[in-house]
Amino acid sequence: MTDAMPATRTRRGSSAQGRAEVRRELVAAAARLFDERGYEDTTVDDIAGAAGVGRRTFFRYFRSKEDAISPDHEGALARVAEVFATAHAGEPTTALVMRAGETVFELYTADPALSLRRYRVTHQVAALRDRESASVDHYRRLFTRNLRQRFAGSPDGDMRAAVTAAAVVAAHNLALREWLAAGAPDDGGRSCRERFREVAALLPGEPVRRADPLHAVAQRLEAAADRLERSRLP
Amino acid sequence: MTDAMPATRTRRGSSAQGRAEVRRELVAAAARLFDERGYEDTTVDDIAGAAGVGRRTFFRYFRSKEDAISPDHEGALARVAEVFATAHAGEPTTALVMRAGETVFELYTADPALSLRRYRVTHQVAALRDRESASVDHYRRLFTRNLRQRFAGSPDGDMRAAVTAAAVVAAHNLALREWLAAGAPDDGGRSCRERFREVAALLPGEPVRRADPLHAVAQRLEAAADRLERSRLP
DNA sequence: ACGGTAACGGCACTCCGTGCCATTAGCAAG
DNA sequence: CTTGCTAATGGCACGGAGTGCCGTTACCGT
Repeated sequence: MTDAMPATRTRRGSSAQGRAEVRRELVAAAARLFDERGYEDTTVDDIAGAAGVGRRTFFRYFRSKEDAISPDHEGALARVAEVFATAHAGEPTTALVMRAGETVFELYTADPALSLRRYRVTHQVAALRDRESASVDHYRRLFTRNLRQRFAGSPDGDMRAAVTAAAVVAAHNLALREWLAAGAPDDGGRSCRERFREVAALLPGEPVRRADPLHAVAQRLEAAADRLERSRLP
Repeated sequence: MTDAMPATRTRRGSSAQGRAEVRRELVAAAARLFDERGYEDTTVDDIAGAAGVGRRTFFRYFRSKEDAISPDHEGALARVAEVFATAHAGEPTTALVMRAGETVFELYTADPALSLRRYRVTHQVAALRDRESASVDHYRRLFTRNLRQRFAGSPDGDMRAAVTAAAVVAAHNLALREWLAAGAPDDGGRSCRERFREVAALLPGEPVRRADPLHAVAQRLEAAADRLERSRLP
């Protein structure tokens, strides 16, 4: 018999560009299907089929069905961490957190149309909203860790770090949501950043920092504890 | 043949107390199994079997496997909403949000041992951490909605609402985590509430409070030691 | 004693996510 | 051009979550 003709198609994912192309097609297919047919009524088979790949391949590009519609938070998280890591010790904390926060806007302003589609779908599906909340919380934790080190030595340092981090992340999200609700105007994210900057006026004042020998010891202990904590995460 | 003897056990879930009893047993079984065997390596069948009910019945008590280890956030959310709904219009906003926030502590302080077990399990499993983040975000949204109404008319009302809500929720979680890290001392949640109240000084528009920096260093040393101890526990 | 109600257990099903493996395109060396 | 290696692919099967359906049965009011 002439057999099933196993579809000798070009293997697009072989090269680096090929992988990027397949990934884009999967994202586009997922966004379109989630939007048209609804998230729950779209299976992974549907997405893979629409992109012209097998179901198994889908899971080689995304860890889960939800990941197909989520932006690359891992990459953005790494960039924010880099901002904190390379920051000059003398930079005012408020300026630093604003700079770190603005880094994340690019994740959305790079492709306004896609961001808009993601926004629409995400805010209609409870499961995706919750996933987004969890992702946002990862930023909050990252900010909190770094601020806790910066505020070390200040009275209420931990509380101040927690509050400041949460405030910055919340302001970021507010600016982002308003930008999306306005139709994601392609101004390079300027409207986003300007709105975001308003949070600076609402942040708690700069804590007192002193040249205290105990300060360095405490900071190193905290850093060690952080490393331990982080190394335990899978 | 003597057949399978369909286990003519008493139907505990028939009465209201029966339902509560079954639910408690399921929660206890889930907490124990998650703790001993790990979350991923525990199936719903295991939990149901340990509680002496069928798998199908488990899903009549909990929407998902994760729900078995989560506190009743829906109920707490409703109570917080009630606080906002019945608040006097003249009550200062800060006092109101503190009152609303404190309501949630009871969810944990009512059963310190169970809360401790939940905390341990939740912070070891990424899926449960993310779920917790999503639940917490529901509180943040509830606070934001009510504060937005209160701040309506103010020029930066929405931003203030977003920042204040995020700050209050973050402070609540910090107080809760510290209480849990301290072994959940059964003082009726007083330590929680006192720590939580410190956020009032950091809220937008409130004055900044200063304290003795040496005291802060000592506090941080203790906290760091706690984290070290905790991180090598399991 | 009896009939209605509601909880129960079991079965079958869909779908997500993963391990395994044979196939094959693409590429480099001979 | 041929050969051999590497890596992406897709198909298959499996475990587990969550759901719809249904016959059974304990409980309870009359």
